Amino acid sequence: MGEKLTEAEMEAWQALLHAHEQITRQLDSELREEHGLSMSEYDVLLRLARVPEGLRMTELAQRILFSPSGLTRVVDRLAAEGLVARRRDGADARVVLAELTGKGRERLRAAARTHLRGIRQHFTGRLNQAQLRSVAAALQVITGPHQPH
Amino acid sequence: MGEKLTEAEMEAWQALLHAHEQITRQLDSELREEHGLSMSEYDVLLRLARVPEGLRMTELAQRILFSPSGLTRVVDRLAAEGLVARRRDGADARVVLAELTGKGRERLRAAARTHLRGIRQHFTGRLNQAQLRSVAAALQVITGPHQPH
DNA sequence: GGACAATAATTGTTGATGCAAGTATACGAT
DNA sequence: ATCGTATACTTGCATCAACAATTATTGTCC
Repeated sequence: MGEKLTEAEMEAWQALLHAHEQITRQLDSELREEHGLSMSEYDVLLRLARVPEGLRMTELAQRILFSPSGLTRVVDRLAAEGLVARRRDGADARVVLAELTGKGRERLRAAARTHLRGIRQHFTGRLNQAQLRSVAAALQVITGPHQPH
Repeated sequence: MGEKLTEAEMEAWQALLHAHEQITRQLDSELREEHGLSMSEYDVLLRLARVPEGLRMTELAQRILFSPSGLTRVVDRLAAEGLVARRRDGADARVVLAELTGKGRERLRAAARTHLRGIRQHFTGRLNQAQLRSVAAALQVITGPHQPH
């Protein structure tokens, strides 16, 4: 079967692109307006909240699928607001550990309310259980085995 | 049900984000390396190919979900390469029609081979028919009734 | 133990995109 | 006819993210 996509393939692809665009635009703007955070920034806070002892910059970058330099800047912004703190690792003077501050935890908690509401309102709440499960299952095939959150 | 997401909701959301990121990164870099086009640029060419008489800038912007200014710039780049042409509308001197040039059509044809192969390789080819259909159906719920292409 | 490669993070620069403001044209009410 | 408003597009500016080069530190080979 040559190079053309079937109708089903095209629809799935268009739907993925369009839905992602529509949802993330909404969520990003809600998060920004109500809490002054971008989705990237929210993501960093969320990852850090799960690891109280802090994460290396490289680790964090990999988890949020960011370039090293990109991550440096996100953390710069968050640190400037006092939401995360940089700490050097005793064992290896090259590594920097980022960790959530109390203020960061507080901001995350507040933003999460908005964000989770938004996810439900713009995405998951519009699908039934079967649809949710099938979307998750199918897209997890693409990303390979799921890593713990 | 308060603010927490269920396991199913979280998985669907994570999967959507992650799959989109992974696929578009791949496709964008393939398109860039092999044809010097971004996905946005490809998208503009594709839309224009379907409408030989040309499209208004605003129409085009809506179809690819771009801001007006963003579209101006994409078309600038494509026009600089001679892939699209701007033409003024006789009836209304405010509107600009963008249309594909022969060179643009040629470039699109070449890029389409890469792109469609990539979509299949990184996305649709990894799902079976049932999965494809259910992903499409579910995500189309999000974006509302599908517009013709 | 000293040169050299590898690793962790940051900084310099560039490109893409959106919002707000600007320009030109059309339309509508009087 | 003209003034005011709406529309179509572009331009100015700011943000954000990636790649390449840089700095600091560690590890390795001899």
